[in-house]
Amino acid sequence: MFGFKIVKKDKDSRARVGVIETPHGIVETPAYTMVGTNAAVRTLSSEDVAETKTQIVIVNTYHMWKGLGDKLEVFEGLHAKMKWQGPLMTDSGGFQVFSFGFGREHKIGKIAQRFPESMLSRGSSRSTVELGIREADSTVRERRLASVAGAEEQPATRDNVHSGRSDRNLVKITEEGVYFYDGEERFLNPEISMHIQEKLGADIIFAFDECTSPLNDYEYTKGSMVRTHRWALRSLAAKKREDQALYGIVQGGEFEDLRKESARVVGSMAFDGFGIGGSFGKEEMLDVLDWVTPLLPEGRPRHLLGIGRIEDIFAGVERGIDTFDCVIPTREARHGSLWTKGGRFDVRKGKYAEDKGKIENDCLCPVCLRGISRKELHDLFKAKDQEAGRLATIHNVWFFNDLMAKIRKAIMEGTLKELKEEYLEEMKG
RNA sequence: GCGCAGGUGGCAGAGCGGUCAAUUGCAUCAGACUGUAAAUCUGACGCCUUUAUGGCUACGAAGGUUCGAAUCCUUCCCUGCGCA
Repeated sequence: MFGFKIVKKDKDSRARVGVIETPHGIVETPAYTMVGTNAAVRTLSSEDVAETKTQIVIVNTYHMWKGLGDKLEVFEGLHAKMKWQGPLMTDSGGFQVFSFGFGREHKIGKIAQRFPESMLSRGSSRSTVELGIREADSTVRERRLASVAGAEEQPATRDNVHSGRSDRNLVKITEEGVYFYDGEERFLNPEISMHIQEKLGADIIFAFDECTSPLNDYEYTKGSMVRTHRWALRSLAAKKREDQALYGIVQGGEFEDLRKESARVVGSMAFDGFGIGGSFGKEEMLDVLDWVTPLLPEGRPRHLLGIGRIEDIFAGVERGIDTFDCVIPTREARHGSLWTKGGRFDVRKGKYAEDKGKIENDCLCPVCLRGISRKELHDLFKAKDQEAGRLATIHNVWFFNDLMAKIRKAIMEGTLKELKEEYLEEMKG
């Protein structure tokens, strides 16, 4: 039912081209998994998705569970619901332990900033930045912590209260599982997550884990990691369906010994593949991958959860990552950011109001092939026309899928390094 | 010509004696977004500067009342509606 074959290994890096086989078809890797949180890639119809070179979509267990309520038990399954007969993944809800918990409390996302916004903006002068640089010998964590402590002294503004983006931790974590106080109380644990994911019926499902914050200290991170390992075993034990592949998740924060331990422990379990999770700084992410992927079983696929941008994709591929998922292509499209080989640009800006050029020259996505101009897209965004988000999403999704196809081809031909330089050089220019 | 309602920052539109350089929305400018609480959020938005419980010029125009006016009074100019 499920399999993974390595087709070719790169000559200069740990990159590999492979094929994941699932009951709903194959995924050629390295691949980008597009995010369809609530059983739909936002703004796109299933027909649209089919035109974007998308191979596989990831749906969110927590949000589906919350939305379905009692209807979960009679749910028709994601493939039917989405009118999508290709491969699907579901996340376990583990990321929501973070995003509703420490992520919220620490005002931090998937990628933690080295110098958080709160430290650089709003009344701080350039000398503050220079101060930050001068203090470079102190640890990144201390600086982040200091900035969060500083931020907490600020009263919540009307805006962040109004928009519901305050800093209250809405999660309570116990050995048994996690309580979420997201509107109403709900409880999730490995067994429940497995049950939900089996009802959803994706081809690849994930073990229930806790994604930790880089502001959590060593002791907390270690305790959380070994608990996530216990939850991994419980996830394996709870899984009943034979037609779904289950991936375990490596945690351990930004700590080398913990990451290596997690890779060894989770890697030794009977998972079909592995996810690498966590919230970390951009630089630290590269270290994490360097520590982890060499210790994971070579013949099973590795998924880098929640990443990324162009440079992150190359960095991950070179370190042996097979699949990625990220909201960047879809969310940023809705926000007006269009990705191109030359970097992204915000088509809502006034400078594009009369730009008759295509989004990207030589782009073969359906939107560019239709000859949609930057001006037209600009006008649609300005008119708040829903079509704007759809067209932008089609372009971005196609762009990232096309990038992955080029990466696969480059690995086959031994030109990955050149491709990377080409893309990153374009981005600088 | 008479009556009524108005003229406020790029636009719309609050304010109706001091806490008003002036609520708010739009527009504009800048920034953010990485296992989606996000088709969203954050700044800036009269001019100047030593960016400050700073200075200057401002609410159609000109006068006036007042310690103090975008806010009250007078005249003028203009706009919309109604009547001739």
